Amino acid sequence: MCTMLIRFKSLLSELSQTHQASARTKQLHAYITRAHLFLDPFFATKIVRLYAGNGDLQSARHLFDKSPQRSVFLWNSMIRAYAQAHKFEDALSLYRNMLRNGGTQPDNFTYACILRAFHENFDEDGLRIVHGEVIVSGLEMDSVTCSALVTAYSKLGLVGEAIKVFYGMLAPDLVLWNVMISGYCYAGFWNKGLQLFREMRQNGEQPDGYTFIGLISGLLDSSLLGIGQGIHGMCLKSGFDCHAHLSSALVTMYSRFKIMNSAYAVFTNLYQPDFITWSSLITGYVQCGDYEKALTHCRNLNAQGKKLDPILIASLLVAAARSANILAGTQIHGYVVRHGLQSDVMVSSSLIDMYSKCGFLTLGIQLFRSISNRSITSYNTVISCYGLHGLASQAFKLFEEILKNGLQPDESTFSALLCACCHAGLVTHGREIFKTMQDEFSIQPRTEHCVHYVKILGMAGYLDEAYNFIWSLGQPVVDSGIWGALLSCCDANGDSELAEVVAQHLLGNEPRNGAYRVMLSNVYASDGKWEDVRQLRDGMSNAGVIKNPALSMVAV
DNA sequence: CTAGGGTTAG
Repeated sequence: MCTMLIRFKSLLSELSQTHQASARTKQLHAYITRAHLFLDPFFATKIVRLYAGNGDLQSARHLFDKSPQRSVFLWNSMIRAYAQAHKFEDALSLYRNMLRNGGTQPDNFTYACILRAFHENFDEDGLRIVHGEVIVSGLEMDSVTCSALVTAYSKLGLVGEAIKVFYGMLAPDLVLWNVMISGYCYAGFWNKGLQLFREMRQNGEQPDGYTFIGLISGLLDSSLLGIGQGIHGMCLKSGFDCHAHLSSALVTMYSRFKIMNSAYAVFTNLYQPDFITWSSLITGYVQCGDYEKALTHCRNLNAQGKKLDPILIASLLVAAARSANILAGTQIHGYVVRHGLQSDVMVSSSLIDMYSKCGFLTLGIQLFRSISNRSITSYNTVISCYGLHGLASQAFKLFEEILKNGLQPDESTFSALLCACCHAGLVTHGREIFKTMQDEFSIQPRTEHCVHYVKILGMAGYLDEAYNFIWSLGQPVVDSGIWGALLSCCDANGDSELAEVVAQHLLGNEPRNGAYRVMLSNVYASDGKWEDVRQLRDGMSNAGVIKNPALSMVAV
């Protein structure tokens, strides 16, 4: 037995250095079968993990099913394999089998794995049920289980539940502090995250890379630049200046704030930036509209022999689409074909979008028809392309195709459809689809849906209906984008009375938004109220409010 | 057990 173990271990270490992982896994499997080692759950677990690592779930499951003895490690490995491949139903049914079998009790790692599967599958009800099972099993005070619970609740937007779990623990460990801080920041409560960070340090706990990343990725608004810089300073003080993950988070933060000099400074500080840090920097340039720099850095990366991945390609295609640079777009398409990445949903959707935005809608549609694995995202992309080109009837045909193929429309599908109605001026269709979305698909309207809906009604002259609709939302503070949509409708319809009412709501919330003031002044002007125009414009220049000029461009 | 880049908007 001992020699077998040594032989097995040497084969295993060989395997980790080889490129033909899947062939070698089969050899190793054959070896343990010949030596009857598969009867031992230790060896079976190793092979299951190897198969899972190669993406060969069928072989993994086959071995799992044939194993006469199943340790908790073997169960966990198989459940994790399914969960990581996003086969949530298989993971869950295996977990249920485990409970039903009764032979092996789930441990804290089983729960951690299954809880993650629930939040990745957006299954709130399932999560609550498993939370109950955790309590019954007596693992609710286990730190691994608790961290998983806190993460799962926060990722689903249930911070309140996460806090309850967190404060249920008497002595949180570093991971638990980290996940609760990230949980707050992820939910938008960066302030509470910082407060907890202070509390953590008062408890004598030293922050690590995870802690800072959690804090940084919650800083979304550029008014938080000072706080971001402060945290950046703490990172440097704590000696994290060469931390790859942390640097990527910092590059992204500065890119969000549109301060590319600082982003680049963080980047150049790294001795050898890894692929994702490169990707963060390039994406940062794309989002700041500096497409030239984005492409130049991409060539630098390529010159190092690094292959571009779907996420980076999608980002570059956004650059090509926004600058209407069909040449760059087709070059990227060429790269995609050469590297066999056409079947990636993210890549194909951004290609379709790029062709459409560059004015070649038909090429985009052709591409859509040629791909074999059309997901709901592919459909959403094409619907939105049709909508932006004013072809609402085609958009609705695709919606029917979604239903016919048994796909589940999501929030973006309805957003794209409403947008199509808006561009084509289809009031009746718009009212219908807005209702269908809620009644038949139980999707609650989000801000973007309401913005489109207000525009559909308002642009067609139904200003009162749009106004009443906003009131019917019943929220104490309606998102300013929704009032903004109504204001632009007042502008288009020349209704200065309603415009004033709307402006009261808007300027109360966002007094420094120049675009809203300009819209209001346009309404006054079209009504001949030049005195009001003068007051408004003077007020703007006195307060230093600036309206950024709009910009269009086309590559020639 | 926790972490970095993100396609579909106007």
